[in-house]
Amino acid sequence: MVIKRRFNHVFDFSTIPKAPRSTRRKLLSSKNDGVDDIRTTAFDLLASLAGKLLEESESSSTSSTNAFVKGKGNNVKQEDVEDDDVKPCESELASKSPPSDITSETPLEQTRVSDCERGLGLKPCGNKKEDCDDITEETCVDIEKREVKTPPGTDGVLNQSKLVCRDDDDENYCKYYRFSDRCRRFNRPLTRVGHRRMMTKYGRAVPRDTRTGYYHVLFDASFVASALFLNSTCGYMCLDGCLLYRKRKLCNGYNPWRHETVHRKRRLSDGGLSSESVTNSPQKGESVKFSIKSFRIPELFIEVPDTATVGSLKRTVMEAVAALLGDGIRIGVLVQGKKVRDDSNTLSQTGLSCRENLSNLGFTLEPGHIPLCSESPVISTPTDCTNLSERSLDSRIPFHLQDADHVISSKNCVENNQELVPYQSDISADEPSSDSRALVPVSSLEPDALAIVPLNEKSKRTEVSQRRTRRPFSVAEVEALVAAVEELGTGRWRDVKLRSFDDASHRTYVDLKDKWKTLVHTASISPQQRRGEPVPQELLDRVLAAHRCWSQHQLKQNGKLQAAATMVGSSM
DNA sequence: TTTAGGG
DNA sequence: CCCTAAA
Repeated sequence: MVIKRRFNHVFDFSTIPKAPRSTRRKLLSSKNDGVDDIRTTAFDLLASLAGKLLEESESSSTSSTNAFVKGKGNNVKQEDVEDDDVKPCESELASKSPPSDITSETPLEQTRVSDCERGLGLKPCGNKKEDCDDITEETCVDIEKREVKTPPGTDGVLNQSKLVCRDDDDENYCKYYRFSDRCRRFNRPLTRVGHRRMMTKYGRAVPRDTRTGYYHVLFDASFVASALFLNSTCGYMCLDGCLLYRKRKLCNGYNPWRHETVHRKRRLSDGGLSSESVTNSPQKGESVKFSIKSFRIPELFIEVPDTATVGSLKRTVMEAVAALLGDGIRIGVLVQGKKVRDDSNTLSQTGLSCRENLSNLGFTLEPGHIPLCSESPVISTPTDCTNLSERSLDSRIPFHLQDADHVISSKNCVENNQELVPYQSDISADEPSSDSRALVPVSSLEPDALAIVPLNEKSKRTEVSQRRTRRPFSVAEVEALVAAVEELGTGRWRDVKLRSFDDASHRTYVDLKDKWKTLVHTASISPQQRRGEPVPQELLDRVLAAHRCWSQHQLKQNGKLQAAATMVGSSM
């Protein structure tokens, strides 16, 4: 499938694999009692989340104190401390470690397995890496049902829980799941629980990050978007919570368009938000008038830590949506189902005029940040265009237009009261499509005639380069960091991460290193100069002590090396 | 991929 | 927090 492959390359989708479509379907269609229960509860959860999202009040003050609840225990295994040379500075540092080889993990694992098998009848995956790499939802939905805990005083911290929402063919369901780390790739003895992440995604797949070996848990971003945008419109645009189905196979006489029609009609009758109408009123003169009442965002990949507050989730989704609509998306134009690739032609030359049936007109949503390969009247080859697109797409874009085959079709809006229909299907997916060059930037269209996606300044302003939201370290985190550094030293940030921040997916080892850097700085300045949440002096003292200790340690190491080198040099 | 260090 | 050279 050309588009998918293209984006696989561009966005490195290898880290977010999807199960084969066939296996996805199997899972989704497996309806036993357990699943039904889950769905029921899940929908409630989704609804409650939506309610939270809709709350105007935002108290984003929740700290991430819980981020390392599990990692707090010093259950590092002793063999991970490598040798005498890297022992902690016992002379200076009091030992604060409980027995070191406690693995609190075992009971959890058992719980997970049993839940998995009993509740869902699903097989857990093995521990081997190759198992993990091929995990599908079917074979490794190795999950632990878990209560949603919202600590009092917070605005819904999604702590250590995973929200799974799907917009299935038949119903919405979601559920907080907790995914086991059984498939983690780490083979170090001290690793326990992987990065806890919550992945919001539009769509149904539950991909797994092969890099970390962790599950990314999904919920329907369009739902969130719909919650956020529920009562707001942006020009003609509004978002709804329905799912666009796409990439239906055309083989076996399967007609994706028809299916889409039926499906969406049912959805609309279910009371889903929908477009009401799209006007299509050809009149005298040369103007082409139409409106697009609504469309759906094709796909959003948003990663937020599970310690994020609902408020921050809200902002994140908002920013991603704004960025998507502002800069991250471009519009393709279809006439009679064919992409129009020459931007220089007038609409009437293209066959669009008041006299023509505008049902021929359609639009596609395509990833933005693509050089305007069709800007030149010279027709470029499909390969050229594709390559250009690949080169220029920013892999850091936090959302992914996985499939650029979503179409805003005025035809369907008019005739079927639908605003979106699938355009491209798997039938052409395996070969580079000649249509791939038909990337038509909206800016090059007649601005007056086709101002279909009003962009507000906010959207434009939103940078696509998503700097991570600042997350000040809590005192508890500092405590954990200090303890880890005391034990492991200042040069083993990965181990520090694994030891004490394994659960805090938003804390990378670089973050920890940076925090240590600032801690050392903070400790060495006067209290009056310090800012932010005050760190207890006791901790700062430990920071300085550990810093001195390990610096000295490093000096000794270097001295030894020097001496050894000298010895070798002089003996030759 | 991890470390180290500047921005 | 970001970026990136270097390992």
